[in-house]
Amino acid sequence: MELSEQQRAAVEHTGSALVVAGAGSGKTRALTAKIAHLIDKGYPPERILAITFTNKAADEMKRRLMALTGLEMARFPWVRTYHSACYQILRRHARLLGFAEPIQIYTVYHQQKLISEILIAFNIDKKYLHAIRAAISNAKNSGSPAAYFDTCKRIGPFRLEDIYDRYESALFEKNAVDFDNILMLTRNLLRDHADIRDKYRSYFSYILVDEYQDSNDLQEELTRLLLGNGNLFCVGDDWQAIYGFRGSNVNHFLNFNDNFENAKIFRMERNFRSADEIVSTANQLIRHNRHRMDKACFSNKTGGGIEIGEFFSDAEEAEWVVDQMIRLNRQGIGFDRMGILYRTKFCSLPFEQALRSAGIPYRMLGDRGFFERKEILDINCYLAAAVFEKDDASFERIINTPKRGIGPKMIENLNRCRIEGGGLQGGVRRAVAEKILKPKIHGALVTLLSLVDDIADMKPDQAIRTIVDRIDYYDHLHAYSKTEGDYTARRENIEQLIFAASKYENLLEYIEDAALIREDKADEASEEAAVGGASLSTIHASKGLEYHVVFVVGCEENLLPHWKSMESEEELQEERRLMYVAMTRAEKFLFLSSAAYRKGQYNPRSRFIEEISAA
DNA sequence: GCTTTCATGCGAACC
DNA sequence: GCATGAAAGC
Repeated sequence: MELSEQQRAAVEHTGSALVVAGAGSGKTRALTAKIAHLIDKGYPPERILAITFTNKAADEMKRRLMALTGLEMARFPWVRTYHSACYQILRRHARLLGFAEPIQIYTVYHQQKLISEILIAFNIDKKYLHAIRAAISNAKNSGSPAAYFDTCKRIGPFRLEDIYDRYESALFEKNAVDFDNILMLTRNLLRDHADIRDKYRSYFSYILVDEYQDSNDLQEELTRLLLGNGNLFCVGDDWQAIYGFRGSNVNHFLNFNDNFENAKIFRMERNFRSADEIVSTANQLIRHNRHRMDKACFSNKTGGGIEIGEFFSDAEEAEWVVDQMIRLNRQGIGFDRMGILYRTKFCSLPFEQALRSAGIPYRMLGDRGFFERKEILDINCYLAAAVFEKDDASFERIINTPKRGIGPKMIENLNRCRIEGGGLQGGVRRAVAEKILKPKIHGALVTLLSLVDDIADMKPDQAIRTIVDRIDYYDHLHAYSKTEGDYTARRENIEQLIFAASKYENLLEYIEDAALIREDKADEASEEAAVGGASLSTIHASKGLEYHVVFVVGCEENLLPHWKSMESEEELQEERRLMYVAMTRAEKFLFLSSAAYRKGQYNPRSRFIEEISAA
C-alpha cells in the first residue's frame, strides 16, 4: 500500500501513538495500513481490537483489510464499534451480572416506551420524555451517574435520580440493557472483576481507536480497562470534534500525552481531498479556536474556489444555490457530486423545493434510521416478541397491528391477567387458555399467538415472510400509506429487510445485530433508492463524506453558531468546528451563503464568515 | 355505553 | 408521528 511519509511514520512506529489526522489526510487508510502492518509483524488478527465510530465504518475497514491481507472477514472479529465490542463481552458474562441469557438490547423505541410508562407512573408530563431520556443517557456516558445527578438533579420539578432508578430496575427486570448500559455494565464488569479484566487484557494484543476525538468518558475508561500495559493507537482530529453535545470529551484527545506517557504523537497534515484554497480558508477559521492542537494542514491541489453569497431570504438563497448547481452541472460536474449542508434539518425545506422545481434529483441523508421506520419496527417487534416473551413494548405494538379490535382498554384488561414476573404476552396466553374473552378477541389472539409461536423457530427471512403473509401486511401497509409511492418505498424496505435477514441463521442473532446497527443513520436503503442525486444533509450527518462541490447554507448568527450553543466559549468552539467540518467536505468548490430573513427571524451573517473574510 | 377507529391539526436540533 | 376529539362498531 502506498503511504505518505507522515502516514508511514505512524504506521511503522512501535508503541502507543496518537495520530492527529487532518481532514482528508487518509485517516482510514493509515489505520488500515497499521493493522495490516501489525499482522505482518506477527500479531494475530483475532487479537487486535479496532474500535470504529459506526458499524458502517467497521464493515468498510474489514473490507479493506481483507483486500490488503488476503484474510477472510471472520479473521477480524474485533473490528467493531464500542457498543458492538462491549456487547460481545457482556453477553459472555450475563449470568455473573444477574441476567438470564439471552439479554435483550433495548433500542430507542423500546426505551421510549419504557420511559413513557414510568412518566405516567410518576405523573410527569410527556413533554419531558426527550429531556429525561437524554439525561439518563448522559448520566451513564459520564461513567458515574451518581456524580452526574449531583450536578444535574432535576428536570422540571422531578428528581432525575428517582426516574433513573425506576428505569434501571425496570430494564433489569425485563432482562434487558439499553445502548448505554452495554458500555456501562461492561465497564462495571471489567472494573469489578480483576480475573475477567486480566483475561481480556492479555487477549487483546493491540487496541486501535478511530475518531478518538469523539470518545466520551465512559469509552475512555473502557479503553483503559481493556488496555492494561498494551499498546494503544488512536486516530482522530480534534478540529473535527462535534459530538460534545452528547458527551464526547475532546480532552482525552488533547491530553493524550499526559495520559499515556510514552506515547508518541504523529501528525498527518496533508489534505488529499480539498484544494489548497479551501484548506487554507478552513485553517483560517479554525485558528479562532483557542483550545486545539497545532497542526499545519495543507494541500498540493490548486484550482479550487470559494464563493460567499448573501441574500435576503432563504428562498433567494436556495434559488442561488440551484443556479450555481445548474451552472456547474453544465461544466460536467454530476449532481451526485454536490452536497448542500445545513446546521439543522428544518433548513432543508426551501432547498428541497428549489431542487424539485428545477428538476434536479436529490436525496436526503441522515433521515430517519432504517430500523426506526414504522414498517421495519412492526416486523421487528413480531420477531422480538417471538424471542423475548417479556418484551412488552414489542407485544403491545403487534397486538393491534394490524387492527384486531384490541385497544388500550383491552390491553389494560389483559395486563391484569399477567402472572407474577411475566409479561403482557404471558397474560394474553393465560387469558386465552382460560377462555375468558369474547369470541372475536379470543380468536384474534389465538391467531396472533400461533403466529408468534410458529416463527420462533424459523430462520429470520422465512419468519418475516411468514409474518407478512399471515397478517396480510402489505394490505395493511397499502391502507396506511398516503401515496402509492410511499407504499412502494415501504414495501421495498420490507424486501430489503428480508434480504438483510437472510444472512442470519437464527432469530436471536438477527435481532441482536439489528439492535446494534441502529446507530447508523445514513443507511444503504436510501442510498440505493436515489443514486445520482445531489445530497442534502445536516453537517453532522456529512461527517466523513466528501463532495466535489459543497454549499454550506444558513451561515447566520443563531443558526451557525446555533443559539443553543452560544453561551459558553466551549460550545462556540464546537460550532466553529462544525463549520470547519462542513467546509472541509469540499474537494474543489465551496459556497458559503446566508439569508438575512429565515423562518420569521432576522439574523446577521455568521461570525464564521466574518472570520474568514477578515484576513 | 363503552371501546376502537378514523380524521385532523400541530410541531420536531445536532446522534 | 402524536395528541385530540368525533364517528363507528360491538
